[in-house]
Amino acid sequence: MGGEKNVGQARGGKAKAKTPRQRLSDKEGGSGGDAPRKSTKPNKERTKATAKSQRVEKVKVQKKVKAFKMESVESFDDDVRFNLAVKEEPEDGDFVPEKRGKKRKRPEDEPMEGPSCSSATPTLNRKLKEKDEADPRTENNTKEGIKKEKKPKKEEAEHPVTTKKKSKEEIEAAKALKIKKREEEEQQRWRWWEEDKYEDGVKWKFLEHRGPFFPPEYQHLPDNVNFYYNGKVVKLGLAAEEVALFFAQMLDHEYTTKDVFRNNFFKDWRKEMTLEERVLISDLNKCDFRELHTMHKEKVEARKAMSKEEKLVMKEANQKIVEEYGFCILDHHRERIGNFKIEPPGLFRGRGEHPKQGMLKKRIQPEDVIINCEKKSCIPEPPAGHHWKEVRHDNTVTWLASWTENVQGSCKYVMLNPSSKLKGEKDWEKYEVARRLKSCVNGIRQQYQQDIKSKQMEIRQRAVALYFIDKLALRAGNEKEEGETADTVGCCSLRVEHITLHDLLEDKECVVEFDFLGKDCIRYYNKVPVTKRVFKNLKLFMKNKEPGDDLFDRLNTCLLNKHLSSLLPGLTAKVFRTFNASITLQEQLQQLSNMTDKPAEKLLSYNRANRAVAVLCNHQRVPPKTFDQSMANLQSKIDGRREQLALAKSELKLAKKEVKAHSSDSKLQAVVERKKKAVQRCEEQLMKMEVQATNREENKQIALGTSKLNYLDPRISVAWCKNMEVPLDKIYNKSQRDKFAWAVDMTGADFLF
DNA sequence: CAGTGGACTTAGTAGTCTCCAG
DNA sequence: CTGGAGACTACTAAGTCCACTG
Repeated sequence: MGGEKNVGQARGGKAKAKTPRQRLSDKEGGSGGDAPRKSTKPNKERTKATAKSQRVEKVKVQKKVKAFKMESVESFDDDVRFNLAVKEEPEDGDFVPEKRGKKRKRPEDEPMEGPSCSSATPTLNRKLKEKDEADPRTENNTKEGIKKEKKPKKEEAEHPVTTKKKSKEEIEAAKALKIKKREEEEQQRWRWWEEDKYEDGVKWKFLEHRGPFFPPEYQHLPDNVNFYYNGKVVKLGLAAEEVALFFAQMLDHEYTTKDVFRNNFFKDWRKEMTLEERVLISDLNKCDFRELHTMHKEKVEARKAMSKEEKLVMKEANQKIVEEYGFCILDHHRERIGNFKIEPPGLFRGRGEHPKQGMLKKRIQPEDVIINCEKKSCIPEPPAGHHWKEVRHDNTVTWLASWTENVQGSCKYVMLNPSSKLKGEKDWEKYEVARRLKSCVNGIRQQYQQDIKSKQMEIRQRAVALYFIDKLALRAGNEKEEGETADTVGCCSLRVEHITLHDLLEDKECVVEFDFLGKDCIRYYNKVPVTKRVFKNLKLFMKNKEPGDDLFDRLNTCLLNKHLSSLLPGLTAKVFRTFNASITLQEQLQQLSNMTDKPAEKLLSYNRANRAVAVLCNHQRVPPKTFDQSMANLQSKIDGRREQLALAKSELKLAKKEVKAHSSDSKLQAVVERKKKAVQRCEEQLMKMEVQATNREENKQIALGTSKLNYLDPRISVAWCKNMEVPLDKIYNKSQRDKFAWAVDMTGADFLF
C-alpha cells in the first residue's frame, strides 16, 4: 500500500502540500521555494546515481574550471594581504582563563561503597532518604519554583480568617522562606566546576539509578465504545484496538487527512491485526473511529474538569514517580535525570513532509532496553516477569539506558538533566571552543577569502561554504538518506535549486537569494549581498548543473570539519554558529543598553539582542493560535486608551479655559493639575501598550528560547546582569538558572566572551 | 577510506500552570 | 472570581560529529 508513493513524496512532494509553518513564511519571501523540483532522475536513485555521475562530471567540470581559472584568477586578486599563518597563532593560551580555581579534592577518590543490594535498602534509595531527611524541602525538588511559590498561598487559604495585615506578614515570611530555601539549595549544589576533570573519555566513576519508567499497559475499551467497519461493529483484539485508538485520538489533526500518513498507518495497523481482522479490514476509508474519538475527547475534558483535590492527588502521584525514577547517583551526587520515562507507543509524527509519518511507534519492552550503570551499584530491577536486554557498565558514555526505536532504527537514550554536571561540563567546553575561535577567527576568515581563489575546486567550494557558515550561521548540512526523512538541507547539502543569483537586486549588487527547508523543515529565506568573488564562484559551481544537483559537489561535512579541526583543534562547523551567536549578543548588548535606562528598557534591550541572535540563527515558531485574537484585543485596548487620552486632553483644555476666566481660583488650578496628571498617565499607559504591541509583533514568528538555551554563552548574560544591576531571574527562569549554575557562579561583571 | 551507526546537541510543539486585568 | 495570555515543562524529532568497520 502506498509504499512506492512515499518515496516520491520525499522530495517531489515538498512543492505540493505545505505545512502551516511553510505557509507562514511564504509571505515574506519570493516564490523560489515553491518551484517544483525538476530532478531529471527518479528520486530514489538520485543520491547514488548523481554521486557517481557527479564524480564523472567532476572531471569535466574540473577541466572547465581550469579554463575558467586561467581567464579569471587575476580578476579575483584582492586588496587584502592574507595572513596565512593562521594555525600558528598562539592565542589559545589566553583563552583558558577561568581555569578551575581552587581545585577541590573530589570525593570520588575516596573508597567507593560496595554493592548493597542484598542488604536492606538499595544504596540509591538509602541515599535519597538520607537526603530527604537532611533536606526538609526535598518534596519540591523538581517543581521547585512552582511549588515553592504556591506554598504560602496554600497556607493562606487554610486560614481564611487572616486579616489583610496578617497575610502581609505571611507574605513576608514566605519570601524569607523562599530566600532561605534558595540559599540552602545553593549550598547543596554540586560545584563540579571547581573540581578536576577526569582523564580523557571517562564520564563518571559511580552511577546508580532505578532504570527507566515504563508507561502503563494498554487496557481494553469499555464495552459501550465501538469501532465500526463498513457500518458494522467489530470487536478488535487488544493489539489492533490499541493502534486504532492512536489513530482515533488524532482524528482532529491535519495529519490524518494526509495520504502518506494514512497509508503508513494502515499498513502498520494491519500488521498488528489477527488474521481475521486483516481479512476483514482492507480499506481505511470504511473504518469508523468516531466513537473512540469521542471517548478520547471526553476523557480529556474530564481531566480538565477534575476538582482541585483530584488534581492534587494526580500531581502527588506523579511526584512520587519522579522521586523514585527521576534521579540517579552520579559520583556521590544526586542528579536529576532528563527523560526517565520510556517513550509510549503511538503513531510517528515526523516534521514536514516526512515519508514515515503515521507509522507505528511500537511499545518498548524491558527486553529492548540496555541499562548502563556502575558494576558495584545496585543494578535496577526490570519490571516483574521481564528482563533487560543487557546490563552494561560503560563509564565512557553518559546515558543510563538506551533502546532502538523501530521507525527510523535509531538509538534513544535516557540521559541527565541539563543542570547535571555531565551536561554542564560539556556546555562550558562548547563555549570555550567558541571563545578560542574568537581569537583566531580573523586569520581563518582571511584564509578562506584566500582559498576562494584556489586552483583546486574542492578548496574553493570549501571556502565558499565556510563563508556562508560564518556569515549566515548556516548549519553544516550532513548528507541524509533519501526517502528516510523529509527533504531538508544545510550548507554542504545545498542544491542548485536552493539559491538564485541576482547581479542586481533592490539596488544591491551580487545578491544571493536563499530559499530552502532547514532542520525541522523550517524555511530559510534570505537575500544576501556577497562579495564579487563569492558570486563568481557560485555561478561557476552552478554551471551545467540540474536544479537538483548539489551546489557543492566536491564537499561534504566530513571534509569541511577535517579542514576546520586542522585550523584549530576542536573546531567544527557548528562552532561558528555558537561563536557568531554569542558574539552578536555581546555586541548588541553593548550597543543597545545603558546603565541609565529604566529596568524595563534594559530588559527590552536584552530581548532585542536576543532576538537579533534568533534571527541570525533562523529560530522560528508558529505564531500562537491566539495571536491574531490577542493582538486585536491589545489593539482595541490601545484604541480605548487613545479615546480616553483624547477625552482627558479636551477636559484639560476646558479646565484651562475656566482658569483663564476666573484666574485667581485656586480650586480650578488644582483641577488643571489633576487633569494634567491624568493626561500624563494616559500617555504613559498608551506608550507602554504600544511598546508591548511592537514587541509582540516582532516576536510573532521568532523563538528566543532556542538561542538562549543553546547558543548564547550564559556568562555574557550573567555579566550583563551584574553590570546593569538587573536581577538574574529577569533573564533566566529557574531551570535556566540551574542549567547555567556554573556560569552564574564563576562569572564576574568583567567577563568578556 | 567511504559508509555506518552511536552518542550527544539542538529543535519546535503541545500541554499545563500561573498570573493578572477586568 | 474568571478567563486569557504568556511562561514554563515535557516530549521527542532531527540535527552534528566522530569513531569504528570491513
